[in-house]
Amino acid sequence: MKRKFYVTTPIYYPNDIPHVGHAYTTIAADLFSRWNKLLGKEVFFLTGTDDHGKKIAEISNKNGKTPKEFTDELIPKFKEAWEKLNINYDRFIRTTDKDHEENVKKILQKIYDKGDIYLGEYEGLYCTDCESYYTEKDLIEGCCPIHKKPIEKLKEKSYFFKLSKYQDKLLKFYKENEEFILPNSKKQEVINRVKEGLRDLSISRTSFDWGIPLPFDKKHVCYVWFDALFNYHSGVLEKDFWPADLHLIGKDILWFHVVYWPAFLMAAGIELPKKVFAHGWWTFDKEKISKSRGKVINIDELVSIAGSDSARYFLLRATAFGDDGDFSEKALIDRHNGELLNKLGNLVSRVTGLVEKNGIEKTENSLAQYLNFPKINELINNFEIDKSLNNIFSFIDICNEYVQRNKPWETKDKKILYELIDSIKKIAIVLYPFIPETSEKISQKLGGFEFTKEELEIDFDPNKKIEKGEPLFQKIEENQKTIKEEKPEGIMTTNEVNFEDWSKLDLRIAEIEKVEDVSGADKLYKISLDVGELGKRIICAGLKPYYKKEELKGKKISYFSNLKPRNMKGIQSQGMLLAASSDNHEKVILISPEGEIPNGSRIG
RNA sequence: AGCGGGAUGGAGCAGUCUGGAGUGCUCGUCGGACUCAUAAUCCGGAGGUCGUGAGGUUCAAAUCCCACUCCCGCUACCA
Repeated sequence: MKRKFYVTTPIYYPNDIPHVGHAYTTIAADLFSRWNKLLGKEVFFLTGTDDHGKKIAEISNKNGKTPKEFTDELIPKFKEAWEKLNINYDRFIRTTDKDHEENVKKILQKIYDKGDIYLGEYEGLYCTDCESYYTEKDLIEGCCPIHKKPIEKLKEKSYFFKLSKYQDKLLKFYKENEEFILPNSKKQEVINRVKEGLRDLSISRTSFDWGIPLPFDKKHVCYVWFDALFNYHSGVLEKDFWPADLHLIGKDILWFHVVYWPAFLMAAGIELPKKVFAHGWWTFDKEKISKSRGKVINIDELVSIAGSDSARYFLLRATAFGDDGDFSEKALIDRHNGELLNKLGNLVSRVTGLVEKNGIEKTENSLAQYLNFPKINELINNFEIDKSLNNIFSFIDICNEYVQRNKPWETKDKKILYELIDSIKKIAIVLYPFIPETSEKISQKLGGFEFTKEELEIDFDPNKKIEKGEPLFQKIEENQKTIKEEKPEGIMTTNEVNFEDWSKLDLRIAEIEKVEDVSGADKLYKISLDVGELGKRIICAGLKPYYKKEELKGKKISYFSNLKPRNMKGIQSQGMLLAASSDNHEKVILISPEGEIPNGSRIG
């Protein structure tokens, strides 16, 4: 019987088109899927979308569509993106799929019957205008972040999952399954937090209806994670792949996958997955990926820089899997030119060119010993993806050295060329899970071969026709860049900004009401603003070296109101004011309206 | 604040668990070789008090222990 391997990505939230973060998890899943196929295993690779939830309901509403219509329109964007990246998934699941809904209902009923789901009261912070709940974090000075109105505490009947009951069972499980939470560095973090205690989890809502209704109380819909997590189980109900070998996720959702998820499964009496691996985040030009600041790179942009394989290669090679990485166009181009083109592309070009002229003659490949397949396999299984690539590329270096040392262009030694061709074939096979397009191209140049572990052992057939053909990679010059260099203090860094993006910014005229020092900060002022219809706001600004408090008071300024709030020296800064500054930052002046206009007036 | 991670030639990393001359990789830089190859490739050089502590353990510390500084992440019903 064939050994099986089941790998998943999270189901993505289809409220916008996919970006590099989504791509990363999915590419990694594709790598593990293809690698295990190469090993001869029977593989199932599941990805998809989480169509349910309050946010989707709201966004759809805003766009004048039903949630189903809205998500139906976005899902193709995901599928197209995965196609562009050569993602070979076996199923694209949606939480609105019938089999998933049935599965979730069945399991809910089962856990309810068992007594692990009970009716209780959910007390939340509720804004009547939004008709929705917020968490403490969302609030701005105790007010709704959208309507700026005081929030009220509201109780609602809700079903709860007895998460608390599973605290010890989970800790025991972690102990017995050391590889369940990966990477290791994250494990202790989770364990410590679980030890601090688990609260029961509200898993239903009556305040909206876009979700799976609870089978034992139709007034409630199943809330977020319960529904979403079970996709992994629903996806292979008929397939005999459960339990999953590997859930690949971003580190932001680790908690849900290693606490809620196993607890749900325990309650439902279902076997637990083997491994959950949380990878790191990508920053973009050293800044956190953020839609509102234009710090996003979508899949079209990603692929347009240097092609799908280079994008895959870069993401898998640039950072240790699990660590955070920084994405920049320059870094991607450097890897593309330096590693894929100069090392691999050039090796293939020079060797196939020499073979076209001189031919090959079968002999034992003395280089083969330097391609350490067991080691590469071990590295991949240990999630050391960057090192596995490093290992493969050091073999490419060995091949280039071999050409250099033996000068086949002088000696016309057919045996040397055979060794090199056979080595290139092996390289293409092991690289296939990483950069499938390139491996296919190499296979074509060498007359075709399979990408399997067995093929790796088979000597190259010298009668096959070898063609140099087109180069594998095109050189990308600096000035060919598709995305422009970051401007130092710029808001948007993609080279063109849609009007839509611009209109996301809410810029207002505001009046400075009060200015205070911030203790422990030599540049910061705490500034209270009157923003007319938006009410009062507090911001922090580094104006101390440039303005005296008295000078600021009563001044009208330009204010960026919907910037995500952040804490500065313990004060939450709600937005930022606009100022112009000279190159060396010596001179900083505020941007103020040149005439009288009411506070809160829009700028744009 | 608590918990977790990090600080290594100009840049980015590995090495730390299991102590053994600052070892390695990529980029950059300087010099050379080659001219088959997409001006690609190959060889060699320069460059580091391994965050700080005239700390501790040890014959021996980047590695183990302690203290401190600075960065980053997480702190749950938000996918």
